[in-house]
Amino acid sequence: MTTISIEQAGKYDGQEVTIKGWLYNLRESGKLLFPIFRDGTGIMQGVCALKENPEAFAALKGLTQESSVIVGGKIRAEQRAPGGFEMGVSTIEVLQKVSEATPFPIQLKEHGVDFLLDHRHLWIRTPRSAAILRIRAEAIRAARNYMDEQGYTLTDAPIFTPAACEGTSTLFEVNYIDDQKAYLTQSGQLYGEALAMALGKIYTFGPTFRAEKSKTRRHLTEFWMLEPEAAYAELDDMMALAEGLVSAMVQSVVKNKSRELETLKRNIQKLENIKAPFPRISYDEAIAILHKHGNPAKFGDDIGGDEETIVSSEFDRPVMVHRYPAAIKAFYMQPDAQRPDLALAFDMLAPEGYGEIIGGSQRIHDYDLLVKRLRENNLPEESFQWYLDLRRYGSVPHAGFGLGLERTVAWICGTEHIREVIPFPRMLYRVYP
RNA sequence: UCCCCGGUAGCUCAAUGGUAGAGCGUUCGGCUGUUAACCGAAAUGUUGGAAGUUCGAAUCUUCCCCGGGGAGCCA
Repeated sequence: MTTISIEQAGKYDGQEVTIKGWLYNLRESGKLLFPIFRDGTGIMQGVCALKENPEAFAALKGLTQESSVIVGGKIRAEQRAPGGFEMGVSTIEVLQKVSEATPFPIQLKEHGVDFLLDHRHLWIRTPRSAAILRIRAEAIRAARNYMDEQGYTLTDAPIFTPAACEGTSTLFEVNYIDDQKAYLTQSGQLYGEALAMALGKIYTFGPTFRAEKSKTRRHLTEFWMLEPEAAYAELDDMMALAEGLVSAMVQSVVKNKSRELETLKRNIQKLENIKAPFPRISYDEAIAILHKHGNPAKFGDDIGGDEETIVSSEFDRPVMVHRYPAAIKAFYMQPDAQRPDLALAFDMLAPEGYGEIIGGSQRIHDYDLLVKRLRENNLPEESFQWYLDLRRYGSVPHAGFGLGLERTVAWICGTEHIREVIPFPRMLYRVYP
């Protein structure tokens, strides 16, 4: 008998098939049982009557949630069944029955955050988690496709890095070989710059680690970041790339994962609007918007979480804020030629209060200026010799950005917290399971 | 690091200083079209920990532990 995936069940109407999966739920009604099976691709209701299949009935009756089962039967269209199809169960093999003494902890009802996170290894079996993780996969696939199509080469930055680049406070220190110290990367950017000088247009995509003690719904200590870097590119080029990338990710999910979005009850219309071009406003204009809403922000202030929400609420798609005061931005950012007190940097703020999903900039390509900035920031020049080399040997204007995968996927999915969009979240005070 | 909130049955929560409860889950029984099924019954507690106030503390006080949300910082 053909083994099918529940996702494809509609194509087998009227046929005898096998499903390999787990018992998701069981409703009993006397001599009639309504098991619900899941196989990782979806859930499907089964029906089993004592009179017709006494053996299967006996095996199924009283079976516990998440017991592993291989079931055979005929698929049929049935309006009363969730999903429109159900299986008339004729055979069932129970591979492992979950003991009544230790029932599956995740019930089909609400649970608290702490409990769910402690049982993340089981929580991921729920339809909601499965939908989110499939959307994450689709977003990654779309992002890589888009970058590849734009002529960017995927390269990988190291995860162990040598000295502290922007101060040790945000870095995880690890014991390297023979008592050497190494640090987990907090950004692949500096390596991306070197790779861009070698290959022209590159992107890195991998895990990133931040030891900051941030306890918010937007933070993880381990998260994934996609970081393009391009030689001979300037700020506007990167904003164009960023909006194209984000549109591609959102539209791909809308197109290929609509069922999952429905599972999450996500407002799909809001996502359908997310198409380039995205609005671009200067930092000065952002401050003006804040004033309009009675926020006292002034030039030189950073735009915090509340401010981001105010600014982004003016738009129905992500907004790019550019040309921030240099004083509040990183040392390597290129100053604006017209206004040297501004950095050629930009952030992309997602709608609906999801905040910053991209931060990027044009980088300083002038050797003397970069040395000056290193000194102003009291950074150890000797650690940056290789980085300075990039300005000694054929330096060119270049730019890049970093896209936070989890923040982006959390926005696409409409989840309350980004911890739901990574299989095993690593957060402050939580590294189990 | 700072501010706020929380910790009671396996889970989600109630109990306004006076006998610790309900729903779900589990167990037993009933039900041939259920939709987190329903109906009946049973078992299940170191109220996060320590000390204190009180005739009496889940409840009030102090300290500690654990977790959550936010600030700062950032993706």
